[in-house]
Formats: sequence, C-alpha cells, structure tokens
Amino acid sequence: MAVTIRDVARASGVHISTVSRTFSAPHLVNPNTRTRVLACAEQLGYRPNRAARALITGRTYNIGLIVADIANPFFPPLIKAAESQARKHDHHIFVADTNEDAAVEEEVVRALAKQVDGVLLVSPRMSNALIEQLSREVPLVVVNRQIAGIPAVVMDVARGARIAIEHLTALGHRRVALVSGPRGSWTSREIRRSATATAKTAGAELTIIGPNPPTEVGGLTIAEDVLRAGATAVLAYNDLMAIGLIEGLLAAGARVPEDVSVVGIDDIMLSRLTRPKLTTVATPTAAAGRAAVDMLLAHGDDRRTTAQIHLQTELVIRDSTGRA
Amino acid sequence: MAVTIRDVARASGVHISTVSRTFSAPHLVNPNTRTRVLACAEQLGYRPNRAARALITGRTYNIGLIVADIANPFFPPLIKAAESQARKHDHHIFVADTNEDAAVEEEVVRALAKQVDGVLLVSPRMSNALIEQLSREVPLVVVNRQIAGIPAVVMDVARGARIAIEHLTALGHRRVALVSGPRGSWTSREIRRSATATAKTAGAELTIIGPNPPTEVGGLTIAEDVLRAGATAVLAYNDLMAIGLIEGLLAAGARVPEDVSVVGIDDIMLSRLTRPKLTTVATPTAAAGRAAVDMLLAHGDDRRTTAQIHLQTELVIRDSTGRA
DNA sequence: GACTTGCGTGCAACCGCTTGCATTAATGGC
DNA sequence: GCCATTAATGCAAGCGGTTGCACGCAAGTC
Repeated sequence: MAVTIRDVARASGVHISTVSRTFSAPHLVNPNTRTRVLACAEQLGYRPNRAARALITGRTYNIGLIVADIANPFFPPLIKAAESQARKHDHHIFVADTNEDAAVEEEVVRALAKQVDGVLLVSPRMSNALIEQLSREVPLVVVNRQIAGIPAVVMDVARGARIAIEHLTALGHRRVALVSGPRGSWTSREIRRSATATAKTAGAELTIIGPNPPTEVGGLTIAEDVLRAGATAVLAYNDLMAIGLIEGLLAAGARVPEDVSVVGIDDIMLSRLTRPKLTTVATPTAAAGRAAVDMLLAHGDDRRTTAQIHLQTELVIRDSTGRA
Repeated sequence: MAVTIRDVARASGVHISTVSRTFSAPHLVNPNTRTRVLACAEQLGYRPNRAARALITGRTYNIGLIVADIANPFFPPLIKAAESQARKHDHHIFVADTNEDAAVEEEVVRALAKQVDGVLLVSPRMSNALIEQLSREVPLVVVNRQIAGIPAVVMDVARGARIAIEHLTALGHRRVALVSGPRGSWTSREIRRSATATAKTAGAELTIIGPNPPTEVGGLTIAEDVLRAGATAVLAYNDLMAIGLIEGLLAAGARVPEDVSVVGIDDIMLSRLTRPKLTTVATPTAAAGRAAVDMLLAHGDDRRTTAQIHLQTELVIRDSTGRA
C-alpha cells in the first residue's frame, strides 16, 4: 500500500540501508547515489515512517501537551505557540484535555508516554509527588508549577497578585475579596499566598472565596458571596471568572467599578472586549508555550535539565477598577 | 529502560506471544494464564507500545486534527469535543495549526499520514482537487466543505446566512454589507451565495467587502469601508470579525445597533459577553467535532464512507441588531 | 608491488509487537 | 482404548526502519 524504504531501494538499485542512510546520515553516502535515491524517493512519494524509526532510535518526534480545558481561552494561545514552535523543530503535538481532572491527567501521561519524546503538563492539577513519579517514566516539563528537580516554566503570578492588590489598596479599597481557583492549582495557591501577604502589609482585609471552577459560570455564581462579604474590590483567579463575576454583579444591581472593582488574571483576548474592559494581570502564555517546548527539546540532547524559567507578569489597567 | 512485552513474558513464565494475546485476543488464552500475565503486567507497569503494534496492524489509534487557527475562538470547542470523543474510543489526537495557509495544510496532512488512522480537516483552505488527492493517501473527514465522494460534516451556514439577512430586512434594512472571510473558505462562498440570493429576493442591496482575514483585526480595519458603503446593516463572516467591526464602528462614532446593525456567525463564547451582545448565527461546533470523529472511526471498519452529515444552524438574536 | 587507509555499500540483527502455523496436551465420541 | 477434536501455547517471520560490522575496492605510501 504505502511506499516503504524497500520500494525506494528496489527502484534505485541499492540496499535499504543505503536508502536509510540517505535520509538519516547523508554524509555517509556517495553524492551520486544520494541524488539517485532522493530522486526515486521523490518520485515514489516516499516518506520515512517515523513510528518505525522511533522503535530503534527511541525518538518519536512527537510531544504531548496536556491542558485542563481547551475551551478555556487561557490555553489556546499557549497551545498555538507550542504547536508552532514544535513544528518548527519538526515535531508534532498530541493535545489532551483533562477537564480539570487530576486522574485523567495521570492516565493520559501514561497513555502517551511511549509515543512521545516528552510531555508538557500545563497548569497540572496532580500532586507534586505524582508528577515526580511520572517524570521518571517520561521527560516532563511543567508549566505553572514549581517542583524541585522538575524542569518548569512558571509565570510570576505571585508578583502579579501583589501588584494587583497594591493597585486596589492604592485606590483606597480596604475590604478585598480573593476569588480562588480550582483545587490542586499551584497558581491559585501562589496567588493566595502573595495576595494575603500583600493585603496584610497594606492593612487591608482579605476574604478568600473558593475553591471554584475556573470558568465564567464559576465567577457568576459567587457574585452574591462577594457582595455579602462586603468587599469593594475583587481579585479573581482568572479573567474568565472575573468576567463571569462582573456579569453576576451587574445582574445583582451592583455597578462595576463604581461599587465594586474587579481585577482578573491572564489577559485573555476577551478581557479587552467586554464592557467594562477588564483590568487584569497579563501572563505571557504564548512565550510560556514556546519556552516549554524549547526546554523539552533541549532536554532530549543533554540529559535532564532541571532548569526553571520564570516569566514576568504585568498589570494592565483598564476600566473595571476605580476608587473605593 | 521501559518495560516491554518480553519483561512481562519472562516474569510470568510464558512466551511473548501469549502475553500479546492476553491483551489483544484474551479469549485465546487460558483464564489462569491470563490472570497471571495481567498481574505481572500490572506489577511491572507494562503498557503495550502502540507504535510498535501499529507497524503490524496498521491501526495507530491516533487521529490528526488540522485547523486554521487554534487561537480563533471558533475552534477550541470543536477541538475539545473531538478530543473528548476520540479519547472515549481510546484514540489520541494530533493537533496542527496551519495559520490559514493551504500549503501548510498539505504538508501537515502528509507528515501526519503515516502515524494516524485518519485526518480531520476543519475548514480547510486547500483546493478540492488537492483534498481529493490527499484522501487517497489517508482517510480524511472534512468539516465545513462539500466535495463529492469525501466524507464530510457541514454546518448549514447557507440557511444561517439566509435567516440572518431575512432578520435584517425584516427590520427594515435595505442597504446591507457582507463582510466575507478568507480566500479558500467554502463557508465564506456559501454565505455569499446564500446572502446574495436572499438579499435579491428581499429587494435589498448587498455590498460585498472582502476577502478579509477572519479575525478581530480583520473586522476592525474594514469599519470605514462599511460606513463608506452606506450600509445600515452588516453580516460578518464570523463573530470575531463582527466584534472587531463593532469596535471599529464605535471608534468611528457610529452607534450599534442604532446606526448600524451587526450580525455575526458562530456564536462563540465571546459574543454573549461583549457590549452590545452580539446577534449571531449559532453553529454547532462541538457537535461537528464529535460527528467528524465518529465518521472517521466508522470509516475504519466498513471501508470508505462517503456520507455527509448536515448540522443545523440557528439565529440567536441579541442586542447588536435593531430597526433601520 | 605489497600494504595500509578509508570510503561506500551490503549484510543481518534488532526495536516491540502481531499472527499464521505447528505442536502438545487434554477432551470427547464410540 | 483409540482416534479425531479442540484448547492453549510456542515458534518464527515480518511490520519499516536503523546501525555495528565486514567487505570490496581505489587511492596513497614506501
């Protein structure tokens, strides 16, 4: 059916090993032979079967990319950047969606392990211990999590949360709510830690609401909790929740930002387009995707990087925050 | 390094072929043996290597999914649904982003062909002829394109465009602009054909603007073309362009919907959240993703489906349209 | 002219797994 | 009690490649 190395060998009158070398070690074959083999291959439409090659070389030229929810606008730019970067290096990407479920994450990593050179775990919900264990089975790069000995790309959300809280307290807010994210999220813990410390320093009261599903609906449903807490400002785990929250607040008759200021995190495309436009902490998702792929590929060459790359975040002030 | 079928065979004291059968043809092995083998496999953490298996069986349990732009909010729900459906049937998904480039599409299909059971081509920009040729090299299911003999899932945008135009003319609009999509898009041609016919019937004048890149920026930059054309209503190729267009119109001092009514297509999440909320033609993207995967998998069993599935669209009236 | 050198190629084993066929042992029929 | 079945397992070839090794041969050395 499909054209194999043997067809090319037959057509060009050489042994299959010569054809093989034409592709994977061209300097070992005579230029004339090489030209002839390439011509035959071209004419027959031959393409090496990567899976077969991987059986021997151990390199699949595939990467696994595992995210919690493809439909969450935070992920697509990261996926896109990772895919692009991977393909630039002639790799293909398996994408899996775990629906925020740690058990699915584990299962998918294991299922993919044999047919990839490594796995990118983006915003994992698994425990550190499990990630460490899996990283012994397949090269892993983690995005948005810090674990000793595991290569990682982390966005500095702690700083982002600090700046966001400082922005709010500078506007005079003294009762601030923190809408936290899903259980198992390292990012959510970081935000919480940093926001708590910053609020304390600034002498503001911080009410923590959560954990919550990191979606628009998650934000919408806690609007009344926020009002009940008497908060005049809110920092949400991500933009989607912030936007949902604003919907909920408006529906409950509160004005944004006159009655309640809202800050999101991520700076997804959406946040420029809603009304009011969302003040948010921009995270460099595309850069993270590229960096993670680069780490994974470097990983392959010199064994076992454990480097951790930090990417900076910044506050983008728009229209959803105002004076207390 | 990794545990192979031989390790399991050694541990359980049987031949590798028995281990193999334990997994792929359990009824052929004695229940006692089977239990023992499974226990050993479990204990060693054995997982069959799918790539190796595929070498013989020809079934990879992988699917390729090719889209024009992952970051375009139209695609993620489709990708998510497809991935979910695929995994339900124990398949994994390669995702590739072509950046709206037909040449990249072709290259990726070919690159993926050997390691997948089939490819889903979503909103392809390639020519029909090329798609037909590729479909002889690897099973293909196309979404949003009709080609004789190629299995497809199509959303009935023609009807959607008709209803959208009827909605506008019923509101009294007589000068309507159609903001078309990217070159090579079947959907864009369908919309154009249907909108043109409907406008004619309704006695409205239709100005076609485009082709344009199917993005927010694409919509933004043609706002003045729309105003110059004197249109009081616009149907845009997709929501993203409609939203960009509204931004542009507002920036130019026009009110929406008082001065200009805008209708989008797709009903992406965004369209519920912008102000004004977007009137749009909802397309069943998640259902399309699931259906396409189902077709591809069915394809594998009985050879060569050529069925085409049609999915209905419907108009969602929100706040971006009003009387002329 | 015999001897090293090294280039280009072929040979064959092997990667992890499947599968048609052969082999063996156990079962049933009469 | 003997033969034909059948069930369970082993054997080995082969899927499409890669790669260490050996071989042949022309060129260079003295």
